[in-house]
Amino acid sequence: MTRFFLVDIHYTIEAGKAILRLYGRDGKGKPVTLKDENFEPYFYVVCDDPAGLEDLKEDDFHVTKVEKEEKLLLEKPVTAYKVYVNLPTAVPVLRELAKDIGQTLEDDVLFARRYLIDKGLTPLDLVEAEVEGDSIKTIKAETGTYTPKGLAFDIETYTPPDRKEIDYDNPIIMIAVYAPDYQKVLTWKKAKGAEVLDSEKAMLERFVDVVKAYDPDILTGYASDGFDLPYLLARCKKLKVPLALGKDGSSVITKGRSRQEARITGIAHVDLYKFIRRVLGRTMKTQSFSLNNVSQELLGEKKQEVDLDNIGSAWDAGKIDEFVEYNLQDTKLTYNLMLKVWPSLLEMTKIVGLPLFDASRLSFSQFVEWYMMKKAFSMNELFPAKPGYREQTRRMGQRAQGGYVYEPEPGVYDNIAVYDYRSLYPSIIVSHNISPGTVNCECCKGKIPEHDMHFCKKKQGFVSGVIKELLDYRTTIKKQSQKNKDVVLEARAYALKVLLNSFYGYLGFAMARWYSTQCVEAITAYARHYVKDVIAKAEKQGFAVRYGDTDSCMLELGKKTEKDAKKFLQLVNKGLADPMELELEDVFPAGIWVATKGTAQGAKKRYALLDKEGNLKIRGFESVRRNAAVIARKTQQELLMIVLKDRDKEKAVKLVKDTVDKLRKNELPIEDVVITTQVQKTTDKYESVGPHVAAAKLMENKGRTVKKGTIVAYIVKKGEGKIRDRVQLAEDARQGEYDGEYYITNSLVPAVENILSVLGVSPESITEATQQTTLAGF
DNA sequence: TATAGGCATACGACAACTCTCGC
DNA sequence: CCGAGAGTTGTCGTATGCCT
Repeated sequence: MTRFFLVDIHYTIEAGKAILRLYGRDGKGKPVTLKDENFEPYFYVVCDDPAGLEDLKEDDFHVTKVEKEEKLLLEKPVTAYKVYVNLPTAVPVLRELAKDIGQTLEDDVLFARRYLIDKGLTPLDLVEAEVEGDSIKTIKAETGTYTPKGLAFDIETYTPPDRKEIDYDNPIIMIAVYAPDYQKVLTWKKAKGAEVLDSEKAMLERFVDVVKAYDPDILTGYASDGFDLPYLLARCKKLKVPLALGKDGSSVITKGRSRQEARITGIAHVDLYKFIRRVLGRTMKTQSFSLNNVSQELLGEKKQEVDLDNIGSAWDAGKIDEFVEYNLQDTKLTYNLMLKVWPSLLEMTKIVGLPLFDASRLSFSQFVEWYMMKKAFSMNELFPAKPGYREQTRRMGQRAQGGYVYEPEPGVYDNIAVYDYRSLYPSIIVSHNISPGTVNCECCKGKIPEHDMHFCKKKQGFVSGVIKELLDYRTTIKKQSQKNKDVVLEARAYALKVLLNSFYGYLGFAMARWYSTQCVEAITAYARHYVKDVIAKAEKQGFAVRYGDTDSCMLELGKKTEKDAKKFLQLVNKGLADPMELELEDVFPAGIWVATKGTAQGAKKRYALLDKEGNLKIRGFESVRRNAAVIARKTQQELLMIVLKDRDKEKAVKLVKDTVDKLRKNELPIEDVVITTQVQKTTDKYESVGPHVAAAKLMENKGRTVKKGTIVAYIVKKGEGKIRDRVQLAEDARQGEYDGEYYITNSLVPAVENILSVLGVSPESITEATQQTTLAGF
């Protein structure tokens, strides 16, 4: 009996047979490599008459056996034929032939993943196998905790002083690896603190040896999918060095062009940039996901500044000591980031049941889908097929109504009680049993709000059942972690939250297997119903409703107390079915809502609240948008503070007047007038060329690459005509070059006028008044 | 190889309109 | 008086980035 922690899995074809290889480590830290030759590839065919299935063949591919099974498809019983084939690569070929006989299903599940699902194995968890030599006879999942061996790495490349482009013709000049007990910097020119090799080629060979010597389970880099590993691979190819990091001696394999991935057999390669950006990005403050910014936010550590632009000339001059230090520092930060996100990454991997390599690269929809597939297998549900192109297009044409937003009345109000439904969409799904298979059942009757449909009340649905289990589990975890604070439990609760919050979007996602417009429409219809219900109840109780969006409701307490606010909470909750629950987030001493530009109507999704500690919670305003001019953001934020906290109209007016004045006199530094915008496509794809596109083109003219996601920073110069003809890159802008009047009328005034008008101050009085002062000075 | 829809805002593209000027 | 061209105004579409 062998017990080990599973790190990676992968298959090869040997002598016409598929062999799975499992890579891991036993409790003593010894590497384990086992093979399983007894797992056969298969797919399903749903049909009335299975005749001909056994005879399917093409070239070397053939069917080995066919078994009849009673399964469920979208929660309805069906007879399915399990068609075993001789090779994993036979599946896509023979399924095409099988389409003449019936509907094929589960014909697109990668072989190694199929193995994990069918055996119920969870990577990074304990596995118990009965073996003969290195061959697995039986295998099953156990539970245990293991901390894998991680190694961080980072490369530095030669860049000529005049160019910044990635060019594989330039050599790699330095490679660093870091683990707390293993640190090395390799280079091929004399340098302090580094291991100096004879040539780039020797350094690359040494790098492979260095990694192999440490024998990590995880190799991690920052943006290593798109940069470090493809670069290493390109240089190795050129210098004829095998980049054989794989545990089976295989080379690193890169896949994809726009979204590159680099895989190493037997070792989980984790690109932390990808994981952090995708999973934690939403909740992070930073605008840019550079290693420096991310470390700053997550670790509170900043790396030492080094002028990377000069790395080329420093290398030519042989003065690279500081780059050695920098290189190692980068790997150390990467390693520490890995430690920081490890609990979340581990929990996500365990929940979804995919190898770490895949789990660390999951999109939200994949997270849901793979979890559903794991659950479907255990509940005898067939995986619905992925939609074809036509079906996807049809789905994209469908549009479901979303959440309800209450139109606020512009004004400043005191004592705002903020309520929201806890996990509204998931709890609606559970309390109303919303699932693709429970829609309009024969056994029940009824009608949901706004739609002529109903959901079964007797039989537990598949999707609603899965979510119910997750919600219950999350509640248990939360209770446990309240008792004693634990990083693991917190990470698990977070992973569950991410998963739960993704289900609704997944059900409406055109490429989803478990797509259902009916479910999406029902969920949002119920949500609108419940929010409007709170609003109606609040009004009936004599509260002034100030705002509400999707799952929230904000009430002005007026003469009522916090005690009344809590009583109201109980009143609403009394009428709610489990697990639905309204929560009172907090009572805020003050709040402001404004009108939309040029109208008297209240603006939705733009408001600010002052909490009891005196902090602002700003939503939607320019202050929280990166594509507004810095000065407009700063001034607006200060203004909101003055309005809500100081309650000083004079001070508010003075702030804006002074700022207008400074802009007119060109007194503000360049960084205050910078506008940053992210380009969403390459510059040639724009139909309409706005200022940020013009700025992006300026970058391209300087030889810089602009791709989807590039952030451009620019200012607007003085002059006539279109704004786009007056942009200048922030980095090239000179003091005195910006157009103060532009910023006053297009940035500052729009950002403050609707706040000022709540106080009864017209924007004209602000700009005119300063004009008078300048005239007086004149 | 985008989880969803709702919303505000800025600016360009384009058409319609006004104004000016020369004949 | 008319017609050309410049300039202005208004509407619509594109684009970004936020909120829940």
